[in-house]
Formats: sequence, C-alpha cells, structure tokens
Amino acid sequence: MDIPRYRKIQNMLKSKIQQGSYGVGDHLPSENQLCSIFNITRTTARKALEELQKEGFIERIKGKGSIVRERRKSLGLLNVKGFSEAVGRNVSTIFLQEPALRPWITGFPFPLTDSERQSPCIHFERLRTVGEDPVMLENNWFSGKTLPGFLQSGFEEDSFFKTLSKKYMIEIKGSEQELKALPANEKVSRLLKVKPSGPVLQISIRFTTCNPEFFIYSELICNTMKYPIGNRYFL
Amino acid sequence: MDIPRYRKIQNMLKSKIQQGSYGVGDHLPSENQLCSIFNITRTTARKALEELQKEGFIERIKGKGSIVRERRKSLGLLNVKGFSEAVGRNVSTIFLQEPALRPWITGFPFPLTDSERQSPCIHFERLRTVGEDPVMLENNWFSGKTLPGFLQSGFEEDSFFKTLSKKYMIEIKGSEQELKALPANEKVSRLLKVKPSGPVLQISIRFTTCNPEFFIYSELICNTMKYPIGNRYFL
DNA sequence: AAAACATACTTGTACGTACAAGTTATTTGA
DNA sequence: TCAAATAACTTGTACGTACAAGTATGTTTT
Repeated sequence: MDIPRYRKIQNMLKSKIQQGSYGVGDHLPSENQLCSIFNITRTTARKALEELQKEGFIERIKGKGSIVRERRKSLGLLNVKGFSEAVGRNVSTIFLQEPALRPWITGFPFPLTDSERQSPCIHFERLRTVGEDPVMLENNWFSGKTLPGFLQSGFEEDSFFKTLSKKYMIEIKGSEQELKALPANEKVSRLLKVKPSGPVLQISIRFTTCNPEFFIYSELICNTMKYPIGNRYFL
Repeated sequence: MDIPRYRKIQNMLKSKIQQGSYGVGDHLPSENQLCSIFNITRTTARKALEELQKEGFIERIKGKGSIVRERRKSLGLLNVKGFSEAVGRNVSTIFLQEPALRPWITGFPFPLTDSERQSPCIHFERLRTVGEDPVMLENNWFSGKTLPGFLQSGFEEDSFFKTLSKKYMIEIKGSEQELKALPANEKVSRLLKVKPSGPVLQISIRFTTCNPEFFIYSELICNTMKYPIGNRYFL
C-alpha cells in the first residue's frame, strides 16, 4: 500500500466515531494502547490522533486522553470534502448546469494563472437542498486541460471530490476563502427561496491540490437563515 | 523557560515573515539547516514548520521545501489572535460599552455551562474601523468569576487576548464558529454605515481555552462590502 | 476525616536513526 | 547534442528512547 500507516488508523478511528462506536465524550484508546493494538510506535499513533484533532473530531488533553467532540449539525465550512458527509443523508443535489466547457467568467475573486486563462474552463452549477429547503447554490470552475475525459464520464458516488480522488488522483491540499454577505439577486432569491435582496452568504473558495498548477474555484451562495455555516478550529 | 523549543523557533520564523525578511515565494531554511542553526533535532525543526503551516504562513512541498505563502489583505477569520496584527496598523477601536458585569443575554447561539449561568458575565462592546470605514461591531462575553481584577485594570497593549495571556495565562486553544448573513437592524446600520436591512455577516464564536471550564463568546457583525472576511486552511 | 504522598496512568517535548520519495542540477554515456 | 543516470538536496514516514508534566486514584500519614 502507499497509504501511510497513521492515515489508516486515523480513518479507522474516524469511521468508528462517525458510526457511533465512540460517542461524544468517550475516550479513544490512548497512544500506548494504539501502539500495542496496531503494533506501531507512539510516533505513528500520535500522528493519527493529531490528524483527527486537526479535523475537529477529537480533543486531546494532557493527562486525560483523546476525547470525542460534539459533532456540528450545520454545514461544515472548511471541511475539505464537500458537505454530503458532513450534514447527513437527507441531502439532494440538482444540476442546474451540467459540466461543460465554458469561458471563464469575468470578475472572479481570485486571480487566474496564465495557463488557466489560455483555454476555457469546465464549469457546472448545482443546487443543494436539505429536506425541502434549498440551502446552497454551488458553482465550480477549473481548467479544462487537466482532467481528460471528465465531461464524458459521470461522477463517482455523486461526489465531485471523490471523482477527483479516484479517477485523477487529485487530492485537496488546502483552500483560501473569502466571505461576503450580499443581497440576493433575482435568480438567487428564486432558487434559494429568500426574499428579493434578502441577505445571503457568498463564499468564494480557491482549492489548492496536490498538482500545484491545478486549482478548483468554487462559489457557494448560502441561505443561512435555517442552516447557518459552521466551522471549528483547534490548535 | 517553559516555552517549548519548537515554539520559539516557530515564533522567530513567523516574525521574520511578518517583518518581510522572508518574502512571498521565498524558501525558509530547510529542516536540516534549522537543525544545525539552532542545534536541535529534525523532530523539533519539523514541529516548528508544521505549526507555521497550520497557521497558513508557509506551504511545505515534498522535495522542494517550506515556501512563504501570499499574505491575505482581508481580515483573518480563524486567526485566533484577534485582528490587529492581521490587517495592518490603520486600525482603530472604539469602546461602545466598557467592560462591566452584566447579565448573560438570552438567545446565545452556543449553550452556556451550568457554572457560567449561575453568575453574571463580563461584557464589552467595541467598534473596529479601518481608516474611516467602520468594519466590525464586536461583542465579547465571558464568565465573571474566572478573571479576578479584570474590571479594575486596563488592557495590555490594547489587546484583549494579550491581556488574557499575560495577566491570566489563558491561551486560546480553539474555536467554534457559526456564520449567518443577516439584514442589519437600526443600530448596526447606523454604526457600520450600511443601509437599513442591508446584508451584514454575523460570526458567532465560542473560544475554548487552556482552562477547560472557561470559554469566551464573541459576536462579530461585519460590513463585508469593502472588507470581505478571508481565511485559509492547509493540510 | 482530611491532608499529604505515592503510583499509575495520560499527553507533550525532544532526542536520535533510518529509509522512502519527490525535485533539481550535474554528470555521464550513447 | 541529447537523453539517461547520478548525486545532492528536499520533505514524509516510521522506527525507538527518555523524560517532563498534567490527571486520577489510590494509600499513607496526620
């Protein structure tokens, strides 16, 4: 395998948390326990737990242990993996514009690189709903040259980021975001069911990937009245 | 000293970046160079660089090195230390309500602990401006019992968080945030100079500290038209 | 009964070593 | 001349060790 050991243990513990085997407030196995369970050194066990801490699943307290934190109900900002796994199962997605080659829009909040500007981009637009409530209007753009065959084949498991990972081995390494509260225009007002010029939250994101030349640009417009955006941050 | 070695090196490199000794795109000393410069092991050097990466100052690329990232112009969300150091020097702060003992407000987005509810809180309200533009209305609440003498003495270096650190040895360990786009009420409209019921961004934060019983609650209401809120995230 | 101490846990810091794997520049060979 | 191999860097993973420091639970002492 080329997946590192610490990451396997991290993922294994993560799914146990997500499945409820470890509930909020529960102690994960201590570093030394993980060592003997998995036959690893403390360095590796620590790395796995530190990653879970970065992701906000656990809190680590000196002298006590690694404790499962309360999970957020609201959509996760900064959770790199999109939001289908963050919010639950009653989420549906409608394509307003299927993926296609289109020119870059003007006035994007992040500067494009020269090589990006030279050719058109792939773009698609989706509307995300939770139950009956439209919650988020999502636009995605990226260079049309980097992902051959993307337009021909569909998404893996309906997830854009999983498709990137499985078909193209592209992993998200980070993101820059810009947040603005804006009045909804006619289209947004209609789609998100907010009153005209009612406040919506616009999140402009530039995702950086393991390919340093390849970026993904997203614009999310959110109706935060029912579903506020949440996030966590831990040292 | 009880400040760990890696943190000293981290802070030393951070201030060099902030002062411009290392510009955007520059390479920081490699792990092995840091080892010989400071007489430390690679474990310690790595820890310092990993922390800088978490804070968003550098990017670390296998085979290449640790490279200084572009700095954001906009206010840093998630930058634990408040924003006086993030945005520059032309920032001024006006107290609308000086720190005083007041009852907890109702309808706070985060649940209070039992011990917090039992006694009133310390609260203050500030208006932050950049140049001539009012940018952020800030309210802070925290338990009145934990910080003896807080109301009698002023802030250290005009910074709330520096006061917590220097006088009370309280360090911020993390935060939970909730973001909402809202219509401005009369007060907000007047103070932030946005039109009535114009969109503003409300950020509700619960800071966790090294004292597991002590939380700081903040509510920021931002005029994001001129100064959007930005943040970064890196694995 | 209450305080002090001891013990056995936990995570945090720091040392040292080894090899894997990506990047870049140089050298070698056809 | 050009391509392949090499060397010299970089960060990533993983091993092992040691001690510091915080927490909890006893046990002893007062």
